[in-house]
Amino acid sequence: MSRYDPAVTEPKWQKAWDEAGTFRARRDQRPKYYVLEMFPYPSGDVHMGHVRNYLIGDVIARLHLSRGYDVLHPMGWDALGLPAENAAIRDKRHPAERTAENVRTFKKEMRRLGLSYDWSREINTSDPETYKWSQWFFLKFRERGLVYRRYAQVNWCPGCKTALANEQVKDGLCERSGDVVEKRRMPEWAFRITQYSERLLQGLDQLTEWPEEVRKKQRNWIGKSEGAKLFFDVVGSDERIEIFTTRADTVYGCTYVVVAPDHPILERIVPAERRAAVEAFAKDQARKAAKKRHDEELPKEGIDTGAKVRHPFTGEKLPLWAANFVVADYGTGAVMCVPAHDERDYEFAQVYGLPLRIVIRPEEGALDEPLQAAFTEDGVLADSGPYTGLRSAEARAAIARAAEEGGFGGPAVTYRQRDWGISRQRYWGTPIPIVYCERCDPEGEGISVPYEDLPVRIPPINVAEVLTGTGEPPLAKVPEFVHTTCPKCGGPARRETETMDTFVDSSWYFARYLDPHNDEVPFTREVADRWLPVDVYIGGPEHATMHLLYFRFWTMVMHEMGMVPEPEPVKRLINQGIVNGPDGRKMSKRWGNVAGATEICERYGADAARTFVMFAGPPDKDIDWSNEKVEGCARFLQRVWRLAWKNHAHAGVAAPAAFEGRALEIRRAAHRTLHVVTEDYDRLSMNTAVARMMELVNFLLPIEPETDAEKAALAEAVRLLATMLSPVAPHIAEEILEAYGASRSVLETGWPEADPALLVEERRRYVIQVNGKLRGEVEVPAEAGEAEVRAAAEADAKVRPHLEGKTVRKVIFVKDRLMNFVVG
RNA sequence: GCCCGGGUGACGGAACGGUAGACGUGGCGGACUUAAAAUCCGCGGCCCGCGAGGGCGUGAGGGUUCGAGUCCCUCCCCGGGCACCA
Repeated sequence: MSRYDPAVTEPKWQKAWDEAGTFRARRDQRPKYYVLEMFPYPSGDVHMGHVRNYLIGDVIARLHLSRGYDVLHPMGWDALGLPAENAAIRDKRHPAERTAENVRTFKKEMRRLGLSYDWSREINTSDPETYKWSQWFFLKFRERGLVYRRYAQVNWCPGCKTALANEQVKDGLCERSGDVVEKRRMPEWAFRITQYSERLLQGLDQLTEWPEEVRKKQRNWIGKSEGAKLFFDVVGSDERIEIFTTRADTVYGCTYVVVAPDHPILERIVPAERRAAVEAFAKDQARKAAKKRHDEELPKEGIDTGAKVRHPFTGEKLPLWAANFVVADYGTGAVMCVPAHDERDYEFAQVYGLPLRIVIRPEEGALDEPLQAAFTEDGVLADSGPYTGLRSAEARAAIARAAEEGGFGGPAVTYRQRDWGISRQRYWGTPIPIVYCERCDPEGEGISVPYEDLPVRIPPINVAEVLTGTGEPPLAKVPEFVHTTCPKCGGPARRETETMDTFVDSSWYFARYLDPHNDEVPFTREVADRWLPVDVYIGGPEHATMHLLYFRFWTMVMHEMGMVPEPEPVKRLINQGIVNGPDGRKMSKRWGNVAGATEICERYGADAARTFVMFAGPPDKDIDWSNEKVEGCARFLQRVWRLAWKNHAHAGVAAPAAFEGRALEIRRAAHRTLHVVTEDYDRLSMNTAVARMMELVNFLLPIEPETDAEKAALAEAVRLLATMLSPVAPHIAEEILEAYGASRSVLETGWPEADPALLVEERRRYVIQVNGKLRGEVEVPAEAGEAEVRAAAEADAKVRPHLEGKTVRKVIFVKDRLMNFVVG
């Protein structure tokens, strides 16, 4: 077979691996290695943009298998969720049907690409035996006080009469109906992830093998802010308003206080004659906030509530305003305003004619008065009672301390991160395992479904009737689902009709792979101890904050529950770049620039496609798909094949006692390549690893061996080449090794070590510079020292002219690299 | 506005502070062929020079260094994230 035909060879090895169970994780004596890729939502078509993720994981998994690890490399399906439900609404097919179909397609393509999954561990989040455990966790979390019911702002589409996820809102409009989305306060279930904000933040310091970018994004998202809280008593009431500030040093400059328009305290403290106006203002602001585009900043508007508050330090009466620039769910929903030293407060004070008081002055120089803008920098306090003269930093500490001693505040920390709302008015999700019974639970807090009654199954439905995309939550339209009996009194009760955010399922799925068929517990502690944490996790950077934070949170809770050995789920994280179409735009049907996996594998072979994806660039950078370049990779593989083919007859030639001359050079080249390729793989530089292998092929291919030593050296080189190529292009590698007499898969024979004796050079090239400019090159014995290199350099015909007539002031000698003459 | 990335030949990309452009794609020239495909050989940053050679060159400008694509400062452009966050 002088030409390699992937269409024959690739299926042959895929079948062989399957039959031998090569990818089964075994739990034997070998050290463990858990490779995980973020599991997909199985969509209808599989294109090369989807699969880069899996290919990177596959190269890592195969490399570790070859190196003698017990590798766990599972795959599953994030099958619940919006895309499936929207598709179902569109074409009136049950999402389960479509999902099953898509899973079959995905598996077929993954197999065709030669991905090394242990399919005996496959999981699917739409399987009741899997989502049962999401419900189990929900109840466990509830027992731990981590689940609560709250009223929160949700995106509400008035046309569809349903809440929408943020992803469904495009530029303030409903993705489906085009209606203007409103913010509406609705009850929902939420997880107290903010109880873990500090731990999530602290934990990042230990995640040294995560991309710095992701850690920064998470830090940013958590948004820890240190400052002080201060209480402002409401005049003529025993209520008080708590504010949060990072600039307690400016407190003497506070001339008014502002609360969010919908701050609950307003109901209790606004004087009767102002109440109507303040309520109207709040309504108007809610409407405007709902309409505004996400990135738009509204003009500052406010209203004097008529209530007064007392300055905690001066006792002065200050006006209390409500205004749109204060957000209800950050900090305390109330701020002290210091127009002289805060840009927002300044702007607002200008609009409404509120007074301004300077209490911070720069350490050097003076302020332009009257102020044209807020002076927001730190400085020295002025007109600030006992704190006058202190620097900002000292004053912040002193004022917070004083507030604490006086019982009207103290140091405080606030986080930007919010609790995690998980309620979705959707059908195709994990039902929240709660029932409502008017007799046992008159407050409507919800009664947990007993563990033995799990799973609460997603009921079968008539798709056309229930999944209309409008009206009540779909499950509310299924009477057999809604009507149930109360677990406490046995009387009639109603089920919760909301389902969970799918991020719940993806927060713990990685642990279910360890024990996918267990029906007693989600997984045992024993398997968790064996496999966790995940050694390497590969996925897109778009999950840096959402999924990866939920996932860490969940693991911390599981750790506290004693289920897993460590509080962090993943040691090493890799963010893979996007695969764009040939036009540089993200691969998508919309642009008509997709490279279908089926088509590509049929045209070029899986190995060529895999090689291209690895060779096109480092894993974390975006790449552009190019059929021409895939062809280039196919050509390279043909060259590898030709090299193997022409030297095939030498596979059995016995190695002589010693190699010299060209035979030695062949061995040196092969072992040197093995050495650097191994290093490249270790630092995930697959693109340069492939380049090194191309160089080796370019060197070996023209050689026509004459002696037995050369023949044996070439045969060895081919074997080594096939082995190092095997993580990237496994099919052709196996085929070559088999032809060269291997009786077992390369995945079982172990990773070769480069012979150190062959890595040592006899002669060494030195670059010679004069004043930092390249002037020549000399070759000396490898052990030569500075004196010998200098002698050779000074004797060099190209270097000499640059030294003549000059004084050598200094000579820089870098062993094995260069010599630089500094002359004047 | 704030926080991350990133700017290197026609293109994708290489380069522990030490020969800039490895490897590949495309291009050009040639060999083989009746022809094409496949394959093989050669050329390939810019400027000057017949040549040997010399000068310039990693977004712009400055700095540190014997030596800077790489480190530091200022700025420009592109991509991404967050955003009335007190």
